[in-house]
Amino acid sequence: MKLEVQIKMNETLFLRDPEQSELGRNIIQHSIQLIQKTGFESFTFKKLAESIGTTEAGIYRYFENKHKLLVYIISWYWGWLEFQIVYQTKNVQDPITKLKQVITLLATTVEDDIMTSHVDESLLHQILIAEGSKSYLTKHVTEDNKQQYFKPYKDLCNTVGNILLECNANYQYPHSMASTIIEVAHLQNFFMHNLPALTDFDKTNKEDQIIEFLNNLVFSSIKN
Amino acid sequence: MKLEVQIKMNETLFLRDPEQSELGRNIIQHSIQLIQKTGFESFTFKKLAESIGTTEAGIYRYFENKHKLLVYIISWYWGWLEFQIVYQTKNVQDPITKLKQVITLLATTVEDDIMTSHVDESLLHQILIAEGSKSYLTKHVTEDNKQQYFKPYKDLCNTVGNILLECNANYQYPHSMASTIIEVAHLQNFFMHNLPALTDFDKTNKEDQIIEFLNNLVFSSIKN
DNA sequence: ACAAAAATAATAGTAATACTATCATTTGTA
DNA sequence: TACAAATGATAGTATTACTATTATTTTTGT
Repeated sequence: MKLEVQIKMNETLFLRDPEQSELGRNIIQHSIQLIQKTGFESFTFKKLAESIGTTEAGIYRYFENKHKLLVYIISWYWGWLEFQIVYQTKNVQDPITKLKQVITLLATTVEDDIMTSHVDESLLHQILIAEGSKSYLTKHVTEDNKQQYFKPYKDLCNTVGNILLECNANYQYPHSMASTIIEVAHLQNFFMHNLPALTDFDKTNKEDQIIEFLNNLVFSSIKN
Repeated sequence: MKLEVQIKMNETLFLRDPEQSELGRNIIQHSIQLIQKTGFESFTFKKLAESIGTTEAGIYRYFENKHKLLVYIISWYWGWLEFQIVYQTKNVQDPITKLKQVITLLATTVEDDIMTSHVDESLLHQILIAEGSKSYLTKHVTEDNKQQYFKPYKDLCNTVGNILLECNANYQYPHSMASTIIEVAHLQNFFMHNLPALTDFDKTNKEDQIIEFLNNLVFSSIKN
């Protein structure tokens, strides 16, 4: 028997559920490849249709526009990451150990998860680093928020925030620290690879130094 | 005598220097207003031309495309901020005090500086929060970096990094911490106003809590 | 196995965007 | 005052971001 992990998605993000058809899954798979390869700005539904071998109109039956598709795949990633965190730390008692594991999970480039056949998580992680903030840095963020588009991200921040509180029940900034860890993990990764003068890291060490930096940041702050 | 501060700009960012003509200064002034008001995605040279009372082609004589114009105004802001930091902390001896002042400057919504007549710094600060990362989150970041487009940002990070080292000469992450302070100041500000569940702050307190959070983050980390 | 319904493919069309080109007019300056 | 430089007016193109229509294929309920 083949196991498949399914991430429950917000239904207002799509017109037709892409998980339920071959074309839909192709849209997800190829959009991840295309956005990672060419960047979100030059990504178009026409190019996506060509790479799948369907037509532009075909994509529009699934997603209203490319922004919603971006929000969809990013939400999917947050949902998947939350599952990873809960699953991989479920037997860890010590909150300090748990928090360290979570920081590592947040900062490390994942390998492709074979449980999700049409999603390449390592490409998706690259997209998160380079395009993630574009999902909310828009003039329509408030309406998008009302539609619950950012719920998976908020849930993840809550989960991480709760682990911070397990470490120190009096810590004042669990949510801000959680969102800071996630965003800084991505930003420093981007800077390390593209604008190294903005970091103290060497990309030959992979994410190890970023993890050390984040550990230093988080543990000195919450112990304070 | 009327004093005007001039920020020296990278000449490859523009085709014709916008500081040197009325039209050029109008382009800067109105693009700041328009980008802040409508967001960078829906900002076009056509709309900009209409708001100035010139033609699209007129704008194109100054800037190759809207991305370079964005990089221009953002670079301008980094240059101006660096000047503010150096100027306002020049007589401060104690590095801890200096660092606190710098964090406040980085996190606070500035008032319009009358020394720069065609630039409204408070609008520009809003643009930095909402659009700043879009200046480098592109597929052409490496070429842009080779053209020195991000030098003002790097210089600012260096300045802040050096103050961090004045506080603790053994601190390992001066550049990463500097870029983290700047980016987190903007991100938490955006979240506080638009996605409050990702923060522990209340916008009625303005940026005060963000500054406290950053102080806690920075000082506990560098003392460690 | 077959009819109805649903999904997809093929094609066309529109308004807006992101430019480039040309030429006439105005403005600044040697 | 003449000359160059800057600006304005206008036009045009390829691409993007869609919407609409109709034909064809696939799915599914009985």
